[in-house]
Amino acid sequence: MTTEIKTTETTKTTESTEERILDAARKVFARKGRDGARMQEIADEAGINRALLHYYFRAKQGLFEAVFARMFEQFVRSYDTVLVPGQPFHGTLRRFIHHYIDYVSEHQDMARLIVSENLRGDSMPGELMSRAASKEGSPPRRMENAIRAAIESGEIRDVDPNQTLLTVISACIHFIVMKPLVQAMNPEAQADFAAFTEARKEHITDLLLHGLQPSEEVS
Amino acid sequence: MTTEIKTTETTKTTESTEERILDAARKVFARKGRDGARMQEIADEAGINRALLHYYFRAKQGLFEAVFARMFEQFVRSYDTVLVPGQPFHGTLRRFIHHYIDYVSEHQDMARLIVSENLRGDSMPGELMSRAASKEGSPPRRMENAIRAAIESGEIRDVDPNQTLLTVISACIHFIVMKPLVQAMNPEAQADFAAFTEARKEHITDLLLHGLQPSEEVS
DNA sequence: GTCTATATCTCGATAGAC
DNA sequence: GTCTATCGAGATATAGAC
Repeated sequence: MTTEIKTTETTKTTESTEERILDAARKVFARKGRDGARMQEIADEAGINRALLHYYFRAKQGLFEAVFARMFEQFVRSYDTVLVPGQPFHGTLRRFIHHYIDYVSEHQDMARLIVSENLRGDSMPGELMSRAASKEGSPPRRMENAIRAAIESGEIRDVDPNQTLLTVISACIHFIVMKPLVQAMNPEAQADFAAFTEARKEHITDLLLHGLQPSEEVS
Repeated sequence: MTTEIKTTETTKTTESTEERILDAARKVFARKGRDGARMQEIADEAGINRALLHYYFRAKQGLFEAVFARMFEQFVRSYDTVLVPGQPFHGTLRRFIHHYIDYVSEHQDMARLIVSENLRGDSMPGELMSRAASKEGSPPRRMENAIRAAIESGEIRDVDPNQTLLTVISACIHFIVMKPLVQAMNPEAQADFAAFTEARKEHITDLLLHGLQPSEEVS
C-alpha cells in the first residue's frame, strides 16, 4: 500500500531539484497515468516534500505538461542524425527501425505516456504531439517520403506509404507498451527482455524488407 | 458537463439493471481509464443512481473487474469460428487479421482497456489476461501453431513464429489505440476512418503474405 | 430495488514557520 | 528553498427511508 522508493541512488549528480522533480514525475506519470499519479508519490520518488512540487510547478497539470513536452521534443530531435536523405532505402528503413526500438527501449516511460495520452483522446499533450508529428520535416514525415521515393525508384514495390509506416511504427512500439502481456506469452521475452528486443529489431527489418521487395526480383 | 441519458423506460430491451450498469461502466472506464472514471458518470450513463452501483457491485474495483473479465472472455470466444485447423495458411492468416480488426473496431472500448491495463503492469485484469492468452488453445496460441505448421510444410519461409504473431497483432490494434495521432497524421483516416480501417486489413494481409513468402517462389 | 442524504477519506493545493 | 500543518474539493461508500 505505502510506497517506499527513496532515491538513495543518485548520490553523484548534483542534479537540480527541478530536474529531480521532472525525472521523478516522468516515472510516476508513466507508471500510473495522468490521473493515477499522486503528488505524494512523485515527491517521494524525488526525495523531497510535496509542497515543493507546488513551489516549482504550480499544479499537477503544469507539471505533467512540462514533463510531456520535454520528453517528446527530445524524441523528435533524436532522429536528426538518423534520417539523412539520398541513402538507399534498405539502410534507411533499418536505421529507422533500430533507432526507434533503441529509443523506446531506453525511454519506456515516454512510450507509455504517449500511448496513455492517446487513449484519452482529448488532452493538450495530444494536440502538441499531433502537431509536431504531422509537421513537414518531422521524422515520420521524412520516413514516409523515403518510402515514396523508394517506390518511385523501383527499390520497393508499390504499397501505401502511410499504411506501411504505421505498420512499422506499430511493430516497434506495441511490444513495449504491452510488455506484461508479451512476457506472459513469450518465455524468451520473460527470460531476457533485452535479448528479445534485439531479436525484434532484426525480425521487423527482415519481415518488412521481404514484404516490400519488388515481385520481379528474388534476391 | 452534465450527462443526461435517461432511458426513459422500458421501451424495447428489458435489459436488466445489472447489464445496463456493465455496459455503462465499460464505456466510461474506456473513456477515462480506471482511475479517471467517476462512479457518478457511470451512474448517469446507466440512467440510475450512484448508490445502486454499490448495491450491485460492492465497490469500484469490483465493478471494474467484472467489466474487464466479461469483455475479455467475449473476445476470446469470438475466435471460435474463425480459427479452424487444417486450412491453407494464407486463408488462416487473412481470417485472423480481418477478424481481429473487425472485432477491435467494433469494440474499441475493449482495445483501450486492455492496453491501459497493460500500461500499469500490476493489476488483476493483467493477471487474468495473461493467463487466458498464454493458455494452450487460446487464439494467439492457435495462430502461432498455424505459423509453425506453415513453416514446416514450406508454405512460408522460416521466421520466428512468436515475433511474427506479435507483429501481426501490433499492426491490427495499435492504429486503434493511437487513433487521435493516426488521424492527425493521416488525412485519409481523418476523413473516413471506416474506409481507412478496411484498407488497413488489406494492407496488413498483403504485406505479411509477401513478407512470409518463401524466397524460392515468386508467385 | 431504488432513491436521498450523509459519513469518511484521499488528494491537490496553500499558509506560514524556518 | 524547504519544511510542517491544514484547508477544502470531490470522490467512494454506506445508512436508511420508501
